[in-house]
Amino acid sequence: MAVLSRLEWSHIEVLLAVAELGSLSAAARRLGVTQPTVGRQIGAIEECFGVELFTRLASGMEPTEAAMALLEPARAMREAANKLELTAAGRSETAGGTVRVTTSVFIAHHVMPPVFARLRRLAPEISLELVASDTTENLLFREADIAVRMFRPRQLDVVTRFIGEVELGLFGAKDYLDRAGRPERGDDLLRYDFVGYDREEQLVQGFRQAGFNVDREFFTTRCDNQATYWELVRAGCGLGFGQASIARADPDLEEVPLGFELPRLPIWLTVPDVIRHRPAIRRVWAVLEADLLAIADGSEQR
Amino acid sequence: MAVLSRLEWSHIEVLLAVAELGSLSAAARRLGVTQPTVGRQIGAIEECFGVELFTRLASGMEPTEAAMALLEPARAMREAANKLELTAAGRSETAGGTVRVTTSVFIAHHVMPPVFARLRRLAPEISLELVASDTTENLLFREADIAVRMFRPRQLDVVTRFIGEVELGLFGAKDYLDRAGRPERGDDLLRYDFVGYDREEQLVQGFRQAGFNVDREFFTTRCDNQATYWELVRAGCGLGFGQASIARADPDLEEVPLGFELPRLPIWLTVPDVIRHRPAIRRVWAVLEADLLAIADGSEQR
DNA sequence: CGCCATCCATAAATTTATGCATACCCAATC
DNA sequence: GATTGGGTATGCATAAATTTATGGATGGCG
Repeated sequence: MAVLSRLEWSHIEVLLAVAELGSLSAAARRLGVTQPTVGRQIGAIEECFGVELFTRLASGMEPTEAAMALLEPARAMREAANKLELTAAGRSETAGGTVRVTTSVFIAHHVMPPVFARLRRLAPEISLELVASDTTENLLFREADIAVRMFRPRQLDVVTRFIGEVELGLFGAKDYLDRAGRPERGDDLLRYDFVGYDREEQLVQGFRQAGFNVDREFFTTRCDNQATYWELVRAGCGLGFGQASIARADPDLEEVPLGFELPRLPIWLTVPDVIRHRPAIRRVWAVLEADLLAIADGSEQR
Repeated sequence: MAVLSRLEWSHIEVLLAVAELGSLSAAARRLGVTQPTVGRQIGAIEECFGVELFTRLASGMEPTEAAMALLEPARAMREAANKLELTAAGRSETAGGTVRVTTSVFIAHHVMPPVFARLRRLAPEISLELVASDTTENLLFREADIAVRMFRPRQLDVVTRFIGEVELGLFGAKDYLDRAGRPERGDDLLRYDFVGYDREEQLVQGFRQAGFNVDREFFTTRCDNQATYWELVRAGCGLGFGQASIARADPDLEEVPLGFELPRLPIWLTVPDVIRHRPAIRRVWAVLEADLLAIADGSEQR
């Protein structure tokens, strides 16, 4: 027996995401679920209303007129939901202490520095420690309190929260590209200079997985400080990898089309079950959550 | 592993219901789910926010200060959701035809007449037929298009929608009670005159189940028209049963405490799967839904 | 003071929804 | 015209939620 259930409020959030992003897959990424799930939920809404809300195109989902009419109240709902969430967050008590955050080396370099800067400003009473490590066991051994991971931890006794995904890209200074020339189709990217990391192996491994046999020395300029790394790229020392959303907004930089696909980085926050209620932990968690949400793709919602 | 998931919008609806009705059970009745479900969802919200939202009393759930602070944005969400639902409903095409609605005899007498009146006014292009019958198979044999039932149908190939519950009560005119005297504790209610139905047996059976051995003649005044029935009660012909929410608002009437509990009437809308997309059906369904929602308990939401 | 109704919390059983893998479609590109 | 990359739809095993069925606790009422 089919049940034509009352429209669930959660479904409206899904409707919004699909309408705004134009595809089930993109909406699924924003919401941290899979594409079939989003598809089925959209189907349920159309079923419930008896109206076609999207026309299925090869390029994605195009909202019909009916769907457009629903957008305004849906956005009003989101606004109210945000307000509610903020109100709730404001009710949690605050207190000092030290919070240790662990992330992969890559995330520590590429994502965390500006986040930590804002965290210092927003919660000066809390001391921070950043543990850059690719070991995943830190939380269990209590070497850190909160982990930012690029996968969903499967351990017991931890609490996780999906944040979103960060899109990476390859960028170079306009200056440099003027000198070295823009890449032609089929061109060999290896002829360019690359800015790399000194101690970190991830970039090297990434290149090797893509079929380019390079070693650490391949990167003609190396630096372990992310802020400096980025300045080296902007100064024209060579091509470098960074967050696409940030780099694209930089007028001095130009995106370089890659021959292969860079993985998107999903972000998961994790905290051990037993300590997550401590006020300082809650506070850091809340700020991390907000900042990372703003960084992750699909954050145009606010 | 525990997942501290993003707050789901549906949960806010639950929060609202519990805060407004003051108990898990009442909220569950309004939402058409069971009490443990509501309890767990409230738990999940508190978990997510890290704040106690309700103090558990024996008499129910009392909202804490934190919960009160969330009420205003939550109501804003509900308002937006209502607007969205109305917008969506307005998008369905309209067309004439005849729609047959079947209900139990009891519902046909007690609930439907004013609903049908409004339905006539709102959709004059649709002819209506009311089939009062306690047989549950009408839909299968296609004797009717839409059924209003006091239970959730379990057949295949039909679509159902929970509406809410109607509370019944025993009432008498102030006039009449002045004459006959108010009942004392332990008093025998049978000494009063009762207004009953002529052809309907449900009231008789109800009395028998409550331990009073009465027959049809016990009802000193009888009438098969619900509107007239009610006027007879208001005129002081005796005590009569009716919708509590309506009767309590009537200054001429007084509620008479009963020695036993009257069952609440849950309301389910049902339509066969294959015809529910026909415009006239959709239209009648939408009006029935709106009207019955307004009648059912817990409708103070609008 | 015991009875009874109402309420919440908890434990098994079942329904429901989700994720994964895969097939398929279309457009752009070489 | 094959290939690649992005999208959507579907079948099935699994995980998650709900229902159902209990028990315990409290307050009203005779």
